[in-house]
Amino acid sequence: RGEKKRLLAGHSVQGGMALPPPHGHDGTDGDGRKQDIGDILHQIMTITDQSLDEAQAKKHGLNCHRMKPALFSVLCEIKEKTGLSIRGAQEEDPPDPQLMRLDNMLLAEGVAGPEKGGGSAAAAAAAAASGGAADNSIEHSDYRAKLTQIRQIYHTELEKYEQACNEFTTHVMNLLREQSRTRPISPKEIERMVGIIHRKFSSIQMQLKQSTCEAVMILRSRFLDARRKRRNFSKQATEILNEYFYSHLSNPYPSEEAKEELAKKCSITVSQVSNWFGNKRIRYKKNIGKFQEEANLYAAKTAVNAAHAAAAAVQNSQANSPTTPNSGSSGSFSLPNSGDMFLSMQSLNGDSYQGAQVGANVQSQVDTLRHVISQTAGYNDALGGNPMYSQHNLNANGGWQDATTPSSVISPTEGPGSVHSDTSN
DNA sequence: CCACATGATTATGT
DNA sequence: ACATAATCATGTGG
Repeated sequence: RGEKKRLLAGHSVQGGMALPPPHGHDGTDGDGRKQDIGDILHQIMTITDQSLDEAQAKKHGLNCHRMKPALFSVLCEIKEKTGLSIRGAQEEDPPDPQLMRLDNMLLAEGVAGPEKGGGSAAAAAAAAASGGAADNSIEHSDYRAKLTQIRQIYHTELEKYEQACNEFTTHVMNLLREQSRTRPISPKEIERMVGIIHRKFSSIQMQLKQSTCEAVMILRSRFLDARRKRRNFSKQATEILNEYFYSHLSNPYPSEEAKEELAKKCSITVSQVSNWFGNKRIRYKKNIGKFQEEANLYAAKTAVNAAHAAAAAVQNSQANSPTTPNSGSSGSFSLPNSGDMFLSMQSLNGDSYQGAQVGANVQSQVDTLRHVISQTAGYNDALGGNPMYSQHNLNANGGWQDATTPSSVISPTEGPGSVHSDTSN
């Protein structure tokens, strides 16, 4: 800003200053020239003390000086000879990679991009949009609000700079045009000047962008830190997830839809479901023994649930109403599931290292289930064909749990499976 | 306070 | 794009 003022002041002054040179001293001695320069500098420094009118009058006087045309032509000539050093090379500097990076990042963070959601209302809109999932949307909206704030500041500043740049540019151009009456100035020079100004301003802009990026990064890290402060899922959620996991033990890779459903049931996000399954798979595989009890428990649980569902189905079918047998509360995975669950039970029983443990308790459940299901009209086929396929999948395929230590290595540290045979529960 | 459980992130491979 | 494995950082029960 100070620069601008100085140049502004120079505007009214420079016209007059350009002329003093015709000062007799063709100093071959450097000292004299130095002295001259000192004088000129002094004049420049003090010129602002003069009033504007005074300066204008002086300028006008100089402009009307009878020698002016002659001097002007001389200046032109000199400049013609020496001024070629403007170096036309100029090399269009390739877009600064760092600037590109900053721009990209700002764009990616939604700071520079199109303004989605109107300024202050953005936070409210974000909060309202996520609606149902009030879980993380609080932190999220906080993040959004902060981001919006940053974006607002950024845009305001950017606009200010832009405006200042334009203002300054036009000002300088006016100045140069004005000066071109007293000294030769080619359009190219003006162009160059404008280029210089723009570069200066864009470097300032870059600083703005950089600090904005910094702010976003800090905000982001804080947000991520906040997200890292995890909260354990609810008991019910883990219950549901575990049920799904152990009932699809042969292939515990829920489809996108399944994930969505699980997410809905557990009041968590799909990616949280994915995280959970990722963690679960790896941790299960890493130490199957440790999960045996859990596996038995959930296997039995689903067995019971399925048995109930199947029983209900039987009753329904006997009552001659073929409605869906899905009782829904926690079992929830419809028909294909009971099949899969059954398969996983088979596989569990088939595993040598723990078959004994699972033993009669679960087996009885399986038997019950099998019996009940066998009475159920439509399901027999589906179940009848599959077990082999499942076994194959599990043991030979090596798909997801064969890669681990062979079953013999693991010592069953667990006590008797805590499976209760209470079919009513 | 410690050890373990657990959700999330990162690095790497496919 | 997804899976895995390793790792981080916190939550939790003893």
